[in-house]
Amino acid sequence: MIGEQGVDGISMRSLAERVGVSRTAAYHHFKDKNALLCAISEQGFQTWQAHFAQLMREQSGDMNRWLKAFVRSYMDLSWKHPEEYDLMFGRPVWKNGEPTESLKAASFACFQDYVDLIRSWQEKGKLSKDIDCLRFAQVSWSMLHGMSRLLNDGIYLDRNSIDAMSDSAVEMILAAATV
Amino acid sequence: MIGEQGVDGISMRSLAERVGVSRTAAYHHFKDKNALLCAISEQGFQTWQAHFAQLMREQSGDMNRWLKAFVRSYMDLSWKHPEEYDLMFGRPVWKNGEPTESLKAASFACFQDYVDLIRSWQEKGKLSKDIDCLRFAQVSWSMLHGMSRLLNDGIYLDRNSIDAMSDSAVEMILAAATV
DNA sequence: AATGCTATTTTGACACTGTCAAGATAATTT
DNA sequence: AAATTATCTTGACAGTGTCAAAATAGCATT
Repeated sequence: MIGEQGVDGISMRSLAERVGVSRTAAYHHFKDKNALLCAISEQGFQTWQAHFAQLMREQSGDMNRWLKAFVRSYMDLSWKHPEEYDLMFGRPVWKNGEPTESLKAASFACFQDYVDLIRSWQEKGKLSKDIDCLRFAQVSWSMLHGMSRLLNDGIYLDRNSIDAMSDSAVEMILAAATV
Repeated sequence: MIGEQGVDGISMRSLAERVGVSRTAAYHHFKDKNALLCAISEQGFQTWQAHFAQLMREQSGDMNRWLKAFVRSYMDLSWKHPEEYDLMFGRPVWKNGEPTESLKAASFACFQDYVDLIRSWQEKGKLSKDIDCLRFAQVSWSMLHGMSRLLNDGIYLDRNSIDAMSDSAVEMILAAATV
């Protein structure tokens, strides 16, 4: 339903009807609508983590190649599953209704993997010693997040420039990595 | 009201009551709620454009200094006016209810100024000739947007690291600029 | 097997929301 | 002064999330 109608187009009642159950049945399994959305969002993060874990296994040797693959993969996923991405990183879950502890943990684990990978590169000397890995991770991830959001929400960017933008993004990250 | 309760906490009825007018009075000035939000969002973009126009007048000579000031200013504004920022770049306006043509124009003008400035630097030889200015603008702006969003929505980033992150962001942009 | 307990579901209800249609009022033009 | 237009108001409708209480189902223990 999220894929079809988006996060906002989903209501407890329509969802219940789809399942073939009463309006308030879900309230015995989830505290409120937000808790349910958090749970789905959490699943999304776990999927992403698994996805990028495999990407890491495949080609984590070459930093340049991995980063390129990562960026492409990130943009590809967020573009092909815009509603899911919107749920995972969207405001309804994170700001309006306070995010579940469990969601916070899942999403942070996802990000932590990224930081750890960067840190391992630094230890191997592929990344300049002067760089603060956490900041580097935050800024580069922000870049991908910003691109995904502007793209999905239809601000400034358009789909035709995804590839070119991804390349520019990789260039910018690598330029900063090898200072 | 947006600053107090956020975009989502605002309703046509509560707004009308605040103004001291009937529930549906606004519907003779705006097509629907989205059109009203678009209008406010548009004002926000005009304010931003004016703000950054002044920043440009003050110190557009030195690219490095300007970029640093721009990033600081961007992060400062988005952090101190999170609800306004959320309205301007938020999903409700851009995705759910189609954005007004006039809003699209105002926001794009804002971005265009940024692209033009970058292009002027390239012409002055301060930016590498190999760089595609549009891509450069898109990616760097995305970075700021992503940081603002992750910060305001409370994902990954926390307020204490704004300055450090801003510095890292500037470094990354400059590293790519002088390749 | 029967009883008691708990988990689950349902119905009813409440206070909201955005927005349309029709009528009432005010302002402006002829 | 009359007519036209702009603005506002009230009533209404379908929809929302969610709480309280009643009803059902499933399971464990005596």
